[in-house]
Amino acid sequence: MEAWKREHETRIVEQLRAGGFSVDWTRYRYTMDAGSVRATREVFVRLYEEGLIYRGERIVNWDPVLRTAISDLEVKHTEEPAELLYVTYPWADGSAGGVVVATVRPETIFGDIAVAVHPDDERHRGEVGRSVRVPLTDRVVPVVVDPSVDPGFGNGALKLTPRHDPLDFEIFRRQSGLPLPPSILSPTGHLEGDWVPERFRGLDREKARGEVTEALRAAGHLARTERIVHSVGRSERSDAVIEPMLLTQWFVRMGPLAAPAIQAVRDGAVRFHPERWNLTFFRWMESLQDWCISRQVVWGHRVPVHYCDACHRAIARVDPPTECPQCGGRQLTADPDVLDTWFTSWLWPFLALGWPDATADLAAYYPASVLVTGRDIMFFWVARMMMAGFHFTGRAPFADVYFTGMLRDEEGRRMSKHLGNSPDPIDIIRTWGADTMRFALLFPNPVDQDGSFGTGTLEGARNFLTKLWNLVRFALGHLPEGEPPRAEAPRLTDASALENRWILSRWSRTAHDLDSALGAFEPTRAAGQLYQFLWHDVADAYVEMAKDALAGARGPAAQREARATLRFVLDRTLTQLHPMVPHVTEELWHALPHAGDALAVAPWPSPTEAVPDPAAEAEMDTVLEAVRTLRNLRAEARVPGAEVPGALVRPSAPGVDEVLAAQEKVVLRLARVRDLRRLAPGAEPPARAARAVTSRGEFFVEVTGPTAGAEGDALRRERERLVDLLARARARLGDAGFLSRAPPAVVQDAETRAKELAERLERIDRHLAGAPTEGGAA
RNA sequence: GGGCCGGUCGUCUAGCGGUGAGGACGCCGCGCUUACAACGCGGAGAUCGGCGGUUCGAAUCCGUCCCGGCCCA
Repeated sequence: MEAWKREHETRIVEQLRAGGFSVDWTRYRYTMDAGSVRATREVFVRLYEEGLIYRGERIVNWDPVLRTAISDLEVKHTEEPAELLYVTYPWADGSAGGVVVATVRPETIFGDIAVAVHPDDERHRGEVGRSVRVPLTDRVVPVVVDPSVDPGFGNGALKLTPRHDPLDFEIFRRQSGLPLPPSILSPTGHLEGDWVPERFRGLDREKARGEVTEALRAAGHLARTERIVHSVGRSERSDAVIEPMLLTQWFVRMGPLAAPAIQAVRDGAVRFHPERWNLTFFRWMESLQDWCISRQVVWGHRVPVHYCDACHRAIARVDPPTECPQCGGRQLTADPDVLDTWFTSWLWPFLALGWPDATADLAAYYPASVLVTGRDIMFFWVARMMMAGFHFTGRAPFADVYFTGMLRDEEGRRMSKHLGNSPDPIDIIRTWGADTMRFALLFPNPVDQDGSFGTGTLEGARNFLTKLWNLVRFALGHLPEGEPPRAEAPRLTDASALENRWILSRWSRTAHDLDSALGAFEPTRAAGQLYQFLWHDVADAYVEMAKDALAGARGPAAQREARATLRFVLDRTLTQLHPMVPHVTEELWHALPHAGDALAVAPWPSPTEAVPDPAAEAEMDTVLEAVRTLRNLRAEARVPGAEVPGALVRPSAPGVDEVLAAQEKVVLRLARVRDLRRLAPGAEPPARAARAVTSRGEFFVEVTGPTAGAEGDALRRERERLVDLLARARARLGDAGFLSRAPPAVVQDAETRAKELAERLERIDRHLAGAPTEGGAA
């Protein structure tokens, strides 16, 4: 057992270290170390003395393979097929017929003490109080009534086997005068005991079921059989079908412990994220069964109880007693059971900090702030940690609980040991790197949703990190060493370059959205913000636009400003990305001009370090749209890659002309056009030109070589789209209800849009009239 | 049987009352344009599961049904 522990412990610790988790290793603890032993025993003894732990005879979930009791939570229910037998229990007085009882467990008839029916069941009214003989035995048992019998199941008659079924045991307790029979099943699930006919003794459950069925059939007791599907409980650990057994075990009374935990969630003292897990939590907490904590296994904390051989008193002590406090007897016998491992785990938030001693750690770090965990252990662990926290420290052990999604493989199957489809993180890290794995876990997995995880996901994350690496490589080539490190945001003016104003504005918004996503416990959205900003805003747009300035082509002042802007943006985003991909960001940050010891301890950037600049964003939209439109025209007209055609624009919205003039060089470079001449209103465009009409103006790219003549097609497609949109917009504006009920701003928008659509359509039509038709360019 | 979640381009998904549904992967075309082919540029691709309702207006709200998944009995 120790060897097993050492091996697995090493593996898990290795996984955490390799994954780059910033864990306080100096406070590493193990559930079986000396401190844990003491705290566990302390808790047991206190709860015992408070009457919250008791030993009692209950129907428990018995695992016949592991030969131990387990808790309700460790039983997994699945739908499984079974054969439902209709067994005739003949009248004891010898009269014809009998009571037909439906069962899927004929082998347990030897433990029967009665047949029960529902009190209102007309079919069985005359049978109550009479006696029947248990088939294959000489025993005579009564027909009794109980309201919990389901009249809809089988014929509405239930065989009562109180030692081997929880419902039967409940009914038994409500009846008076029925004897408690001996157990007919051994701890390994074999038939045993005097009540079992000799020929069935020693048979295992499954085998006995078949043989008893055959015997019933042979003796004429089997009325009929039916294939059904019913719920079967299996042990989570061994997969064995659970055998309910009446046994003496230790239990924790859950009611009093649950109350403060329920209240805390209700009051918001403990918040679950996503919040809807509250429902699941409440449902479970409010229907809690007492927790069976004793296990019949060799491994675990011993139940800290001894029994006096002389007076049989139970003695619960943290330190093992040497004599009986009641009679002074010195012959003591230890309780044979050990404790459920969760009985230590639920104490973890304070046990790990030195409890029950009032340590400095406990004062400093308890309660914790956020617990991040899988929702599959909400009951096993989260709920119980809260119960223990309130009971032993008077406080909740944490304020927020973030439930992650569960991982699925690429076929959508949940990862499990059973399927063997859970990869070892170490292997993934070896192949892909820790940061790639971390980002892959974060990025594509929507909050609170189960995420698929596989090669595709990892590739996406790796590509992003490669992009980041290349981006920084570019920056390194343009940022001289010895620059002032970790600069403040550059102070820009209206005269500053558009791309600088724009990217700082975008960064500010991104930083704001990032903080809001993190505050709302939505790490996926947070990762998405940074992904979008770095790849599309910084790399695709900003860097491309700022290249001239960075290279010094716009003069030293422009170069300084561009450098300061780039450095600021990279410094802050690397800081923000650091918790997600610690290794790569730390490395890149050290390569760049920087101040401070490490990114790991750098202050978290505030969105207010830069300010949103709506004017810059609007201007940038114009520039980016112009570039996109011209690129589109190039592709549409099949302009060869190496060619740089001439282009024209006829602006049709206010400000467009000015912005395009100011950004002309950038537009020419990004769109790969030679020039961007103005076309006066009313002037005819060149006949051979690919053309597009946007809300901001008409764009033309001159076609010189042979083309496929497709340049009119896109225009025609666009026309169709606009006609459709315009029709919808006009329909809306023709609707009296819309005009009178919709907010004025919305109506205003619709009008503006309809007008703009109509104008654009008109221009398109003019072009289509004069433009080359199919093949017209030839 | 009860509860919760989800059904949006081929796939994974964003959006969760204001109307041209966003992205990623894959696909098609063009590109070794001085950070990046693990890339760049462009493109095609979705009657937002079905039906009914509320509303001037629904992928978004309500009802109902169907289909998946999870949890609990």
